[in-house]
Amino acid sequence: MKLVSKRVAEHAEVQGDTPALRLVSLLEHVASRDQLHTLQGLAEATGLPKPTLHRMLQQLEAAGLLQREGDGRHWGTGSRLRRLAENLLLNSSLHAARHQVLRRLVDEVGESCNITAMSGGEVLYLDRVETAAPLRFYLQPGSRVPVHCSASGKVFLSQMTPAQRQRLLGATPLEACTPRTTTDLAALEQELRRVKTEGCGFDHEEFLPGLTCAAVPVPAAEPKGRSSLCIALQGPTMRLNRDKLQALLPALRAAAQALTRLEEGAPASEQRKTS
Amino acid sequence: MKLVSKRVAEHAEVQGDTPALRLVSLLEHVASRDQLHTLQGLAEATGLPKPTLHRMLQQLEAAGLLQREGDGRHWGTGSRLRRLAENLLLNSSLHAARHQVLRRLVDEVGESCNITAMSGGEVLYLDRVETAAPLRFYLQPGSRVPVHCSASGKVFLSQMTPAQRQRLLGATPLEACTPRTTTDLAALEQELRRVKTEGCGFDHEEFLPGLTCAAVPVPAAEPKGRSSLCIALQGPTMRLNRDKLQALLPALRAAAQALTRLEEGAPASEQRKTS
DNA sequence: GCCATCGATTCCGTTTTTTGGAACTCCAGA
DNA sequence: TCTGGAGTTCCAAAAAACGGAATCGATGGC
Repeated sequence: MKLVSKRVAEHAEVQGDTPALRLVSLLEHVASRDQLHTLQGLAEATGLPKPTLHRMLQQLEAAGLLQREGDGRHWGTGSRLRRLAENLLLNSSLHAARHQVLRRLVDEVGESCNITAMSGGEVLYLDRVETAAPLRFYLQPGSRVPVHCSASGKVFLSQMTPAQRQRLLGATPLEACTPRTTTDLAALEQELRRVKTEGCGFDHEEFLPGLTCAAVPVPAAEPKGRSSLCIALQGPTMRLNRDKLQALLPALRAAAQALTRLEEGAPASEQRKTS
Repeated sequence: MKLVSKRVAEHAEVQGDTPALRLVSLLEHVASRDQLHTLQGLAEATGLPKPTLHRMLQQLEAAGLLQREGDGRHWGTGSRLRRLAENLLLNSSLHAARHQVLRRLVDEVGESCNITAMSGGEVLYLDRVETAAPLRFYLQPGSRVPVHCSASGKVFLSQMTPAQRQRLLGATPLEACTPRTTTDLAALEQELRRVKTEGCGFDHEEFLPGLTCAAVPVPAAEPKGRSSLCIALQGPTMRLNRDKLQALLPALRAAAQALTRLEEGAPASEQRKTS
């Protein structure tokens, strides 16, 4: 119901709850357009007051993250920001490897799949590969969905102690995202026992009408450790009846195992790419 | 008495004059290593107090710039930061084109060349391509050098009004970086008149012993506008006598013209790559 | 079990930074 | 010279960051 929301008017671009995040938003705005920006233009695009923007730009220029171009009235990305981007993409072997696992899984099962984690009491989409099928749900990495009505969320909940679950769910009533959402705590607890036993969670149109999902946990790398990742598959209900979902579970479990191996293989600084 | 120094040196990694820049430094630290980080590890690497670091990490996680991995005690880059990096590198046609101009110039003249700008009263290296010659000076984009003893700096100074120059140079005496640095204002003024007339500045070991440079201004795109860029060549004095420098000037001027054409061609949002 | 230990997390009074309306400067065009 | 619009500076109120100390919570030893 509220995947997006808030954010009052017109100036969608640069927002954030703290000054630092507003700066990052500004960097994103500048970095994601292949053009130069004037203070005036940025003020109109972002809705920020000119003096504030001016100070932000100066600060970013002094840090080398942005730089003035040409006549001194235009701004573009700075060498330090470009170096950061290069370094980041060069040193992302863990994420790159995960993405490849996800891509192979999607090739195999033919539906969009996500790697998810629990974060801030919600399910966070860490990475996502879309199916090639023309009919599909379009969601983005970085999105968040409630725990109680998502396949991954139920897996995460099933791994918690009752006390932890109570603290997370007890505060506010379960929101009914669709008519099928489980809003009764006792019913949810019962379903969670099944999830724990079978090691997989489902979502039959409990979050979005027409959307069916399945999720399996990524096993922990160390016996003592907990891995807080899931692999989740999602697609239109019309393509995913219960038998079909069940048939795809082994592929999901295999991909989850592959992710675990990645964490074992590169826990700190080593990585091996040759497969 | 205040315990000022406490943790002065040792931890060079994460610093910055403002909270926001410290956050960026932290992002750089995490993004430039292909590994995961614990709070403890980051505290040791950066010298920041743990509560401070903890708050920073939480803020960055909430923004999607970093994310927790595995057991929740390790941190890596977030999807938003990775998307920022991708967008930035995809939308850098202006910088990419400049870099190509610089690369072709270096191929032609056989010495390292820079694109420089005036920023904060100093000369800022915007971009740099190194020569393949084994003997060379190693400098980085983002470095800054004084105006009065660099080839580019003299070009920038020569374009200013006397009043502007006075404000910039009059405050503090000219620092003698080497025995050859011009520290006498009158002598500098005389040299600047020559620079203005001939349209090129030189540095004969005035900044670093053994380093000789030449710089030409990048002409303004519009007749009224001022372009504040230079193209500068630098190399070991032993390879660059005055005749050699003079012979290379036409190539520098041609590259400078090429940069001007880039700004004309893509002043706002358009770009054409076919040459 | 129970306690000791160590890292992660929260608290909260102090310090630092940010904020943005108003006023000012600078430049170009009339 | 005047005028308008962009960029810049000022500064007092408001917000955020700071970090030492206290607390939490999981692991390991006994």
